[in-house]
Amino acid sequence: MKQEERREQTIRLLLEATKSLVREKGCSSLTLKDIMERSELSKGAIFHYVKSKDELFAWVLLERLEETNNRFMSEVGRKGGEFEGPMGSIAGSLNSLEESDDVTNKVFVYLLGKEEEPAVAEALNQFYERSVQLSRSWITAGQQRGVIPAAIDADRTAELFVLISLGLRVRSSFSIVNSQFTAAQFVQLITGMLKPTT
Amino acid sequence: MKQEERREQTIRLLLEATKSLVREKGCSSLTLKDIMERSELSKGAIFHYVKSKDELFAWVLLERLEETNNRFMSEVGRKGGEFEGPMGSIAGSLNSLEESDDVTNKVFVYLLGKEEEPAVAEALNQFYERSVQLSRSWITAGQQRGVIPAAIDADRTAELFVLISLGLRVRSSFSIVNSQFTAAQFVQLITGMLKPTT
Amino acid sequence: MKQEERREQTIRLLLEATKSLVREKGCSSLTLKDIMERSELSKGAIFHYVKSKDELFAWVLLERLEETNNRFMSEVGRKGGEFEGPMGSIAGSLNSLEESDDVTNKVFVYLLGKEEEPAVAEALNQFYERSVQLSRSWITAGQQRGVIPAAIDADRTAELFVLISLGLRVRSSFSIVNSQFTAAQFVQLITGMLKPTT
Amino acid sequence: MKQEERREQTIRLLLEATKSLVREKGCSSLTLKDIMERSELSKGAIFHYVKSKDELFAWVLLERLEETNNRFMSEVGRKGGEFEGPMGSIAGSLNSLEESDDVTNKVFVYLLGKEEEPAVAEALNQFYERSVQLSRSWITAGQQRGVIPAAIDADRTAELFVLISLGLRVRSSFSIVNSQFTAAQFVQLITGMLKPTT
DNA sequence: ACCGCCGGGACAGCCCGTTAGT
DNA sequence: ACTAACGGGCTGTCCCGGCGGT
Repeated sequence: MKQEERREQTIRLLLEATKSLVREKGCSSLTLKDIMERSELSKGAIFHYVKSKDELFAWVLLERLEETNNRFMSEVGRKGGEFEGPMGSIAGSLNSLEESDDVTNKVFVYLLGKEEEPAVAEALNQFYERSVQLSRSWITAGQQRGVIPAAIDADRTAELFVLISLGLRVRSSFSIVNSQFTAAQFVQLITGMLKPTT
Repeated sequence: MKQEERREQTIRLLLEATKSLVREKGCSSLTLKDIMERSELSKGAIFHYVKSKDELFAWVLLERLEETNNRFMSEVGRKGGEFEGPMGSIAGSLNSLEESDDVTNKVFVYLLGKEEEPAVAEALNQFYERSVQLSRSWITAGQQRGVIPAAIDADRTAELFVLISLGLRVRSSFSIVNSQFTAAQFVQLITGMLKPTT
Repeated sequence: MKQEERREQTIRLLLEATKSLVREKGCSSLTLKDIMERSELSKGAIFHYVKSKDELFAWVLLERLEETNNRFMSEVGRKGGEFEGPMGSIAGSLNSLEESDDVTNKVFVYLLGKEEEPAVAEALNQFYERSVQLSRSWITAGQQRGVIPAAIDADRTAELFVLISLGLRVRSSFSIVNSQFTAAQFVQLITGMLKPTT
Repeated sequence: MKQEERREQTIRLLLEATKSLVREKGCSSLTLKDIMERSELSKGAIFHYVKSKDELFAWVLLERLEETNNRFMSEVGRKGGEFEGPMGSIAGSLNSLEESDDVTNKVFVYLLGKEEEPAVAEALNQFYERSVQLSRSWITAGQQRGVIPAAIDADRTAELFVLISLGLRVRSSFSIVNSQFTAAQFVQLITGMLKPTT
């Protein structure tokens, strides 16, 4: 299927162009023209794949979600005693929230400002729901392995985590100089909340 | 002094028009034309007061901040034993975060998507810094009155609060159907954290 | 080939609309709206072809240059003894400089006032250079046929001609009532300079 | 008359601000806002003195004309044998046309593009007429002193001079790299034309 | 007379998305 | 699958008039 293959590649090209551009100049000042030049695709070609610029942004989000999910799956699947608990995953994931890989953050925050548009709202909701769900999976996995006390309310705790990570995402937009509350400290807090009171 | 008065009124008119329009159709689909029609001001007149549409939005944020600050000041100033602690203020403030007064939230979230623009970034930073500062004031006030244990680290806790309230703001954009973690529950959490362990 | 054809026609339409409008009301008070109405094209359509209004004006200049060049080529190509020398061409060309075909003049003078903009400067330079080059071609052609003495410095004389024709162009903007020095007299002067002293 | 004095000074301030700005960024991209900032005058103040931005530019032209005229007058007035003929004056004047003091040139060329507007046309006509008149004065002065042959037609020659100087003005806008025909050479040409055939 | 603020409306250019065509 | 023509909305800039104060 040569067709199929080329299609895949074009999509990848489009996504990479978009992401690199977002990294360089953010979302709001990013124009279709920019994307056209960077990807060397014509307007028509782009609109052949996506319905609007925002859908392109939504793609970035979805791709990231997919990726995170895969990471989780592979970690859980990896059986054996050396499973260091969900803490590690959470910590790693949260750290990435705060720093450099801000493309996802930028896109997320940009789309937030457009939740009036149904398509965007849908994408965001999906992103949120799946984030909560993923977080919950981590916790219950931890409970099953006994590293998180069963008494913890997985649902509510999962939502709290996501809520705070939303906050971190948002704060990453600011150029805060000296913040007292880093992601690392947040991990500490959570660890404290989830630690079995031996 | 007629000059001054007219100026005041025009500004107020502009602000009210903007806020009502944001309430009705959100930020991103709000055009200058809308504002012109609602406020019955010409483009020239509007640009006489603000440098851009975004600056107008920033005004809304600033106005809100001012207002919140005033509320705090008056509450603290109200001496007497019936001072019910900062809990009440926090609770009230947070509730408003989640729901009804969504104009500020909408504007905030919209501006977040434009933090590339220096002017916007400035406004947002200012908003963030003053929020943290306000939060800290509440806590230290509570500590002075003995309703919050002195052991609490005011700086970090303040930031955590703001972080979570950012999360709540953002989540308010989503049309989540059944959320397990409401602002009310958040208040409960905080109260638990801050309660003196008598 | 339908595409190509339509393109050609639209461009022609645009050019004609522009030229007729310039004739009627000059350049500086000519707005895009005027052009839109006259050509029955939308703003988007126009900007699809040109980058700015000024580029449209530059087109007019370039078109004229092309035309003049063609005229010269065809005249030179026309072999036979009846070649009346470059004098005729020069005279004809200069006469048109002064009066009727004032569209080119108007556009030229208008663009002169914008030579700060690189794009405009480029167009003007090109116009100037090619004018000199053309003028020189005329002279050397004359020298080869023996109607102009070989002693004449073609380079410098060509530039002098262009210089004076620039002056004539400019003066055509003025509504001079009784000018002593008409294009006709200028032709006389040049003829004197170039006449072989038999 | 303190009033009068202040008025004078404000006008001078305005003129200087305009000229310096023209030197820096040309005419067409020069906005009233620029002038306001540079001159530290308010819009109202400026419009109190001039009717429009173009009138301001016209002032620059007129001022220059005045100045040139004065120079001529003082030179002619300066009797004595060392009067080197009008050649020197002409040469000096023409050189200045070509080079640095391009403010007048820029303004002149800019206004040319607006000759549709009656006020501008008026100023330009005036400028042209007086230029011719001045040129004629030089020639006749030369004839009276015997350094220019009486056979020369002062009217037509004056106009030719002005015509060529218009061309030089215009060409000064171009960034011509290697021009064969400089102002210096023009002076030579003229000198040749006017030299009494001893 | 001089000056400053308020306000109006026109304009250029940008940018997204659609549609006709290859 | 891909291209190019086209439409039209929107923003911010700019020049200028007019009222009010000094």
